[in-house]
Amino acid sequence: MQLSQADRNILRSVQRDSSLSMADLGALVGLSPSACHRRLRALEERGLVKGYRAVLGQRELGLVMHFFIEVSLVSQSEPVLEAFESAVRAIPEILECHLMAGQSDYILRVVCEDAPAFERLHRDLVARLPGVARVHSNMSIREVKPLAGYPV
Amino acid sequence: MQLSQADRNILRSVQRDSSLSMADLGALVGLSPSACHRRLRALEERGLVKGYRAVLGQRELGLVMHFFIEVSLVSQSEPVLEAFESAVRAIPEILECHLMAGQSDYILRVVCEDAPAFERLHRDLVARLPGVARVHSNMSIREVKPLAGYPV
DNA sequence: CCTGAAAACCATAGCCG
DNA sequence: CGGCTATGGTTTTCAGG
Repeated sequence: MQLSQADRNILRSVQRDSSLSMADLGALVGLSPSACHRRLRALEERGLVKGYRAVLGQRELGLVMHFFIEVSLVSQSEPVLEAFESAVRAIPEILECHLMAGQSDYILRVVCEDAPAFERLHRDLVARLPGVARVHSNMSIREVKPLAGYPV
Repeated sequence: MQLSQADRNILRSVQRDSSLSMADLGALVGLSPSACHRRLRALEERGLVKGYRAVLGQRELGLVMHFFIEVSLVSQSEPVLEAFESAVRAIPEILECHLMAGQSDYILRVVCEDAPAFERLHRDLVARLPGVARVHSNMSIREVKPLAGYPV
């Protein structure tokens, strides 16, 4: 399960921009288009490339507010966790959810249009998720470094 | 700056999978390939589509640990913030950084291979970022809902 | 704004170093 | 494994409704 330097270069490139043609990708990493293509296919099959996605403009979508919400549950029993987690997965406004070590809290990431939208989101969706004991919202003032993929 | 239902459908599709051909995309949203293509181009020009990226496998890269690190600085003066932020942007292991409201803290997201790698990352990179007063690390035990784009 | 066809381009497979 | 070549499909453009 090792990665050659060529594979690393390919991963870095497609992680930054997957719209390059094999010819351009090859020029960047110093390989022919067909060599690139073969390696990229192999990387997909090994699971190192899971898919391809368009990155949308958050501001342009009008989703200018960004929150990290810490949630504690009333209990850590399996049914409570599962009910919470499936509810979270079903809500598109919740972009992301992690179960955290420590206080057995969750962190949710949500975006919304404006303060009223956040109030609705908070009151009608997050606070009403099953098993929620406490909610603490943290607002991002500014995205200092946007998520752009893993170091490879 | 309005989005038609067709545009929304296109955005949803390419956000989920940008490797679809225009023919497949057209079949999904009920348009001809050329109509899809023109709309998608327009969405790119309006900034609603910012780019295309490959999604890499975190586990397959060996980056199995995932942290959210809260950082407080010694001061909120402009030069201190700027020094911190440029240092953050230069470190690939720091995937993401937000300036947070409230205690004027930052949140960093980092990934690494194992506990020793995290110790190095914490001690040699994060704790030595310019202007850092306090650091508090929170480990994700499990990604309950992986980030998969905005609601549109 | 859409469709449909034509042109350019590109991914992909086979074959040879 | 990498490069080259051939081919089939896809993007991209354009005329016309």
